[in-house]
Amino acid sequence: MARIRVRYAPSPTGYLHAGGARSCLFNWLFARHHGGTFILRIEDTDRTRFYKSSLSDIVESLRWLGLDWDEGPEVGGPCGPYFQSERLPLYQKYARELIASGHAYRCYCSAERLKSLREGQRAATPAQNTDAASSHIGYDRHCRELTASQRAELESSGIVPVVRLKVPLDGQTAFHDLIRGRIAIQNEQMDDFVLLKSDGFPTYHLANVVDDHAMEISHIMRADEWIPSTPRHVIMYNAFGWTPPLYAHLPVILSPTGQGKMSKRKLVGTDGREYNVRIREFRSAGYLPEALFNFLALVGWSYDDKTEMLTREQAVEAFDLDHVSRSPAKFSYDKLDWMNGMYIRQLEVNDLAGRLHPFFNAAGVDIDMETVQRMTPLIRERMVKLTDCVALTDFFFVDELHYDPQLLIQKGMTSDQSRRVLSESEALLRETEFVEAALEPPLRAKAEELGLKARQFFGTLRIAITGREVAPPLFGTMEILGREKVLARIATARALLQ
RNA sequence: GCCCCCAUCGUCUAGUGGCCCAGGACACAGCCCUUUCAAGGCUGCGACGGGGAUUCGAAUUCCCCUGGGGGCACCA
Repeated sequence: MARIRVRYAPSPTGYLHAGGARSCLFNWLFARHHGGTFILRIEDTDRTRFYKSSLSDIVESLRWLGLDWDEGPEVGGPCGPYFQSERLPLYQKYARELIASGHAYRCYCSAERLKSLREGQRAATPAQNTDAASSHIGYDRHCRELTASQRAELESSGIVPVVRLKVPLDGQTAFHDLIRGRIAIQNEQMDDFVLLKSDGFPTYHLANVVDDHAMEISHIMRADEWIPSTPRHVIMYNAFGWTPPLYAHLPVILSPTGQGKMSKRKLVGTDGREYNVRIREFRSAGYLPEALFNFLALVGWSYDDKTEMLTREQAVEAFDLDHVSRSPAKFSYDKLDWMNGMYIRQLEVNDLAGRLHPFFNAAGVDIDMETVQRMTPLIRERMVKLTDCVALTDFFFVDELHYDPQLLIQKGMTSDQSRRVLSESEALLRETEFVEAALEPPLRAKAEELGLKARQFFGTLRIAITGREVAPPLFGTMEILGREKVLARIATARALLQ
C-alpha cells in the first residue's frame, strides 16, 4: 500500500458534534496506527449556510480531544490551501475539463423549473408513474443534449449556467467498501447532478473528488450516509481518468432518543432528559477528553471481547478496519458517564484538582487551589462528571446550614442520646488534633462508650456538621472545615435540639 | 415512491462453520464491605427477528420476509 493519507473534512455550518468527532477520530486513529498523514480540510463551499463561529469551534474541539492534524488550517502543508473556498479556480478548471471531454455539460434550467419538476415527481402516485415518468429520477436532463445554437441563445440571454455531470444512461457503477464489500448501483438510479453552482462554487461532489485526488488521499473513512453518493464520485474519478481512493463507510451514530441518526441539535428524550451532542457541551458538562476519546473510539469499533478502557496509545496501536462494525450504534450516555467516572478516579489528586478548579469558579465558588486539592480526595470517588464537585462540596461554603432538626435523631435513637452525642463530641473535639487520622479513634471510642452504632453516632454528627444525610467522609470533611467551624455547627445543632 | 445499507441480551459489543445450551461492558436487582453516599467485590436477570436452503454440523454461508437506518438539493 502506498502512503496512508486520510482526512476529516467538516463543513463549517455548525459546531462539532459527536458524530463528526467520531468520524474524525477513526481517521486520526487510522493515520496514527499506520504512521500516515492526517489532514483537516474545511469544506466551506456553501456560502448560504456558512457559520462564522463554527470553524473555531471545530478547531478547538478537536484540539481538546487531542486530535491533531498534520496538514490543514493553522498548520499548513504541501497541498494547501485547506479551505475549499480558496481553491475555486481549481474546481472551475476541472469542470471545464469535464465539459471539454464530454463528461459534463452546462445546464440553464431555472430554480423554478427544477422545483416544479421535483414537485411533479413527488405527486405522481405509483399508478400514474408511467415509464416516461419513472425513467427520470431527479433532474430530467433537459439541457443534456442542447445544440450549440440553443446554448448560444441561452447564454446571450444572460443566464448563468451550472455544470452537471453526464451520468451514463445504463450499466452500473460499483465500488469496493473495505468494511462492507462490493456495493453496486444501477446508473439509471442517478441523475445528472450539479458539479459547479452558478455562483462559481463547486458542490460537495466536485470539490470532494478534486481535492481528495489533489491531496493524494489514500482512504476515505466517512459515515454510512455517504454510501449513496459514492458511485457518483466513482463515475467522476473514471471521467477524469483517476484512480479512486479506498472507501470505508462507518456506521452512523443513532440518537439515544430512539428515532433516527443523532442530530446536530440538543436532544431531549421523552422523559425530558437532555443529551449533549456538541463536543463543547460535553466539555462544559464536565466530561474528560480522555474519557470521551475512549468512548468515541468504541462506538462502531471494538478492540476485543472484554476491553473497555483504552489509553490513547493503546487505541492507536490496536485500531484496525476489521473490527469496525457495519451496523449503526446508539450513543450510550449511561456508558459514557460510567467511563468518565472511571477516568476521574484514575486521575492523580493534583491533576484532578487542577481540572476541578475552573468548574468551581464557573459555578461562582470562590476557592483557592490548595483547598481544592484538599477536597479532591474526599469527592474523587463520588463524581461522574467534573461539574459534580460543586454540589458535593456546597456545605463547606455556606455560613448557615439548613436542615430538619429531626434528622439529628438517627434511627433508633432518643433525643437525649442525640444531645449526648453532640455535647460529648464537642468536648472531645476541643482537645483533639484536627487531622483526619487523629479524629477517628476517640470519636469511635465515644460511640462505643455511649452504646451507639457507628451509623447512629456518626449520622448525628454528619447532619450537624454538613447538614446532609449524604456527604463525603466525615473525618476528612472535619479536617478541612477546621475546629472552629465544626464546633460552631455542633453548637448550633445542640441548640436546635433544645 | 425509488435506491442503498444494516440486523447477537434494554444498550454497546465478542463471535469470520464445530472451542457457543453464546463471552464481556453499561444499565438494572440482590448480597458483601462500610460512619452516609459513592467506589470496590460477588451473584443474578437478560440476546443469535421469522421462514426456508446449503452442511455431518450454522449466531456464523445463501435466498425470502419482517424490522431498523440512510439517500434521492445550484447542502455537506
